[in-house]
Amino acid sequence: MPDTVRIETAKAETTTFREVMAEIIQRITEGPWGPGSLLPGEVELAEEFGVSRTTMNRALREVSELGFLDRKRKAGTRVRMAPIRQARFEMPLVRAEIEKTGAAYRYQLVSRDVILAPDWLRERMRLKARARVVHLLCLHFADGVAFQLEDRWINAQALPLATEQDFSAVGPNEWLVATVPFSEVEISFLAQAADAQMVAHLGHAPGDPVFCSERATWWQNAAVTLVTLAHRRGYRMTTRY
Amino acid sequence: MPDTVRIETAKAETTTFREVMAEIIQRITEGPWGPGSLLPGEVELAEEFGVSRTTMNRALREVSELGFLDRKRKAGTRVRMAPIRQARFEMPLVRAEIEKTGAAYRYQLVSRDVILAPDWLRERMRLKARARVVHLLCLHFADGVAFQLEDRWINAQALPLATEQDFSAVGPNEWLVATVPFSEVEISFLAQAADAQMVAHLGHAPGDPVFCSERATWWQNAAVTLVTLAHRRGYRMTTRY
DNA sequence: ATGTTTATTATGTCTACACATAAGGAGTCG
DNA sequence: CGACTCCTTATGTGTAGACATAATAAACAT
Repeated sequence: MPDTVRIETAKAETTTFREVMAEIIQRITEGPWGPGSLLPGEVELAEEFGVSRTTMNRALREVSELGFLDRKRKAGTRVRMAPIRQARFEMPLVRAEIEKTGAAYRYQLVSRDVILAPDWLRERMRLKARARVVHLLCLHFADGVAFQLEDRWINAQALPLATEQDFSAVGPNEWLVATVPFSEVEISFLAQAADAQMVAHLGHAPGDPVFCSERATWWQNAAVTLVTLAHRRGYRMTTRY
Repeated sequence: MPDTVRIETAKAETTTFREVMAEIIQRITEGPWGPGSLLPGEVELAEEFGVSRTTMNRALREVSELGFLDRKRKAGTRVRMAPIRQARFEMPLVRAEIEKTGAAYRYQLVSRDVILAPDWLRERMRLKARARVVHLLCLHFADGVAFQLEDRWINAQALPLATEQDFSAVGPNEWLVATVPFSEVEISFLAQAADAQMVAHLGHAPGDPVFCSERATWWQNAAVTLVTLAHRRGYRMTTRY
């Protein structure tokens, strides 16, 4: 026999941790491992699947990060009673969100002021008295139709550069992302009644329900920026899993 | 010298991947690795930190899962331009959400009907003609005050048990969680104008903006349940990181 | 019975090593 | 110049083995 025979070992059939994950999820969702049941130990499973314990550990860990499993030392691995308790939302830049749908993106600066922070803002951003802020109103269009109204406040003390920047060409979002280092963020979603600005720019009727997201950004305990994004009528923020 | 001296090796100083992660994040947020910069390779970093490449890989992988880094084969590891593009929301059961604030939880069934699915619902849940559904209206109270209105539809064909269940004592949410296996889920957030139900039960004025979350649940390609949760005035869904 | 220590055990993580794979870049050829 | 191949390189993932740690269960003492 020629020694080429040894090449038979092609398609090495190495079971990857992803395959193991898939099989585990299968067994949980459609198979024998119902909610609350206790899984065999890692060693036993590793043996059954023909993988090393390292790999099995990784698979189980990732499945548990998906929210399916609950793992405790000594106690073992258990299928969670309540399926998944977390929702992940991708929050791309508006530009990316619009361009992904195939629509043309356009940005427009509506107004720009450098003023003393009003009281409510001082409290919200924990600014000191007489703090100056840059106030911007911007519009984001998808194929010429207003898609999102951006109402942004920037702490001038924390970011003096912002007072010199005119945001007519490049949106504050993209500018900030390129300028400010990573920071602490607080995001909220809420429903608001359409105010004058939204009526004027987004085409709502006064008092219409508007889906808004608010984002406050901090860096080293100093507020950097606070922005409210008002979305067009009927906007939904959706995620699937 | 007594041989107890050897015990000096206590506190073995093993650098864990968590410590490495912390240091990496530090260098990104406050240190030399600004947005867009390219990190040294795993091997080099591993050497610098005095850990194995496996550990360094894990650290880098997890930091990148947090949204800080972008990793590509051959291209290397790069600091993301846009800090964090995803928001994670914990979505506990209402009961847990209310009890966490220290308030007393109370559940009340408002109405319960078994009917033919209306057209919009048939389309939304992809039910066939003449499909029967259970329609529930439920209220969740925090300290006696209406907190959330639950408008739920259950596919009677996929879940015949639901037609026999009277949901006067236990909420459909908790019942479903205990009954239905893990499933595919689609969650949306949206702003709605208060309708008659919300006015009657949540104390909104007609047309008020209401923050709603809608959740559609599937199991093996069959719709199980569709629920809309309307929140009380001023409700915000918030996350921080 | 109750509180405390001790042993056991399943998961958590580290190491060293090897091979797989994607993708940038150089070189080649038309 | 463009399209192709091939090489190189950084990350991706697998293995075996060892020790760490948390948490239960058993043994013990009060």
